Amino acid sequence: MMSCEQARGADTPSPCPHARSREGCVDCKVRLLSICAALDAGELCELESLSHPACFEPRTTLFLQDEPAEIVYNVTDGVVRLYRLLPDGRRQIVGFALPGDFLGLSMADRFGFSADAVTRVTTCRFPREVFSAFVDTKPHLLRRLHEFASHELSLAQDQMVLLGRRTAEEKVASFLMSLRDRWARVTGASVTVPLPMGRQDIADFLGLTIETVSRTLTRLARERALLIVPDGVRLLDLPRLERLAVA
Amino acid sequence: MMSCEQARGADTPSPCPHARSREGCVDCKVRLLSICAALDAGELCELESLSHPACFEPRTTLFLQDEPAEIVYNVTDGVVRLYRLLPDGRRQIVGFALPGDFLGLSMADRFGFSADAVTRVTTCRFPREVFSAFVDTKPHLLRRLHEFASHELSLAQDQMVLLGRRTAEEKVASFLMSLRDRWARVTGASVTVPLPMGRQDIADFLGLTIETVSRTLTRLARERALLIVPDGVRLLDLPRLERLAVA
DNA sequence: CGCGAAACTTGACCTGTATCAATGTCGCAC
DNA sequence: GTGCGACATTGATACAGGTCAAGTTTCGCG
Repeated sequence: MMSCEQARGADTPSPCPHARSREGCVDCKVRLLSICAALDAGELCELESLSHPACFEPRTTLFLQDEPAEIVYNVTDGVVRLYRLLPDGRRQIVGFALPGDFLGLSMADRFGFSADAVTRVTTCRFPREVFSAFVDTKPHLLRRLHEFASHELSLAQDQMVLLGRRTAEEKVASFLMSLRDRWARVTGASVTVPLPMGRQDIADFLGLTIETVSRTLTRLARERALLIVPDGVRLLDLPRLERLAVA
Repeated sequence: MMSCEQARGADTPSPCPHARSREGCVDCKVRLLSICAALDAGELCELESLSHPACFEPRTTLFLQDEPAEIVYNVTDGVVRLYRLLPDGRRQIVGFALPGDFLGLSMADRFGFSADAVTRVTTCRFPREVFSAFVDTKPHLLRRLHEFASHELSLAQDQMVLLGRRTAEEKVASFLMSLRDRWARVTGASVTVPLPMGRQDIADFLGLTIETVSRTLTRLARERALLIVPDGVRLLDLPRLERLAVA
């Protein structure tokens, strides 16, 4: 694990630590094949041959907002936070990328947000031009990409409702339920939801302070709606949480 | 103006009141040609021949969230509010559509939000299948559509920052500045920003109450940052408003 | 012109969440 | 083990914005 990119700016990120087979990055392949909504298996196999694996230590930066978007990332392991900053330092996290997610698919010439690793993160990267050329050879893929972007927009609108019109308790419950659903596609369904991101990250995602997130979790735990466990929570009263999280 | 669709459910919306020339809806053509970021002039001319004009009175519904998305709309005049509701009636407006904007471009099979007319609204409508077939004949158009969706996503993320991390005063200033920029593309640049939507609509867009919007506008007016005029505001202290609205 | 309804503004007060300040807990280096 | 730093929790207090309740303005309409 010593060869991973230690911080932003390293020119030659190491291959994935688990990329040992002659055919490429084994784990990358798993992730590529298993999850992404925008691409199908055959396309991903083809795409994989174009990939450059790279690994990032916790708290290191994948890319910054407004920087030229030269690379498309596929997260194969770990969690990435995506955020925008206000000039005075206030931060809004606009999403978390989980294994299987792509970053930089918008094909805009600059990144719309900054991204950094929450945990150790492994990725497959594609030079933007290569990815773009690949897409151009497959018109139906472009359509899928558009549907995918539209779906992301819909999720963004969910988040607007959450940020604009929901209470702290509803925000936290929504966050936990939707994160549970997302983990289900990575690690399988479970009432134990891993929370590799810190309380500050959750707060910045939900438009709250760290103290309010902490108090709300404590209260839900005291009322037996959930149990706080190391690095996550175990959901106990699913009907109640569901009710708080209603679309 | 008597022939416009009076309310949701009318089967045969009237043609645009100004659609009098033999070639089709003149004003529709103007709007189609002048603004939309996703399509170019030639494509729009072609598309126009497929359009069905329709007109909506204030407060009538264009479509509801989760309803099958059978139609693509191009707003040619007026303002439409796009919103989601929580089960208890709380409302989050996710955007306002101005002349030139398209609704239903996501090509998802259901609408992701509800839409109703704020002012009298005229539209050109395209059966979804026709629009979809049209797009399929032009691969490069699909790419443009994807870029367009990505841009919308970026705007949605701006709104997340606004909702999650900005004060009431910053929210109001941001709203006015960005609306000014959008009107500039419709009616030309001006320091007078029309506000055809009511205070409640602005509040539901900014995640505030009607009283807070009113107080904030009053305060900005008292401090000579702007002047409240019938159906809008005149921006006086642009540097100050700009500072409050910083990206 | 005058009425009535809807939209908007204003004021007084309240509350949810932020802020400020300890205190507690965990993991890790030595 | 012990100490240290990062992160999380808890408590006391403050305040931005919400809520409730009058007014006031606007405007359509007879």
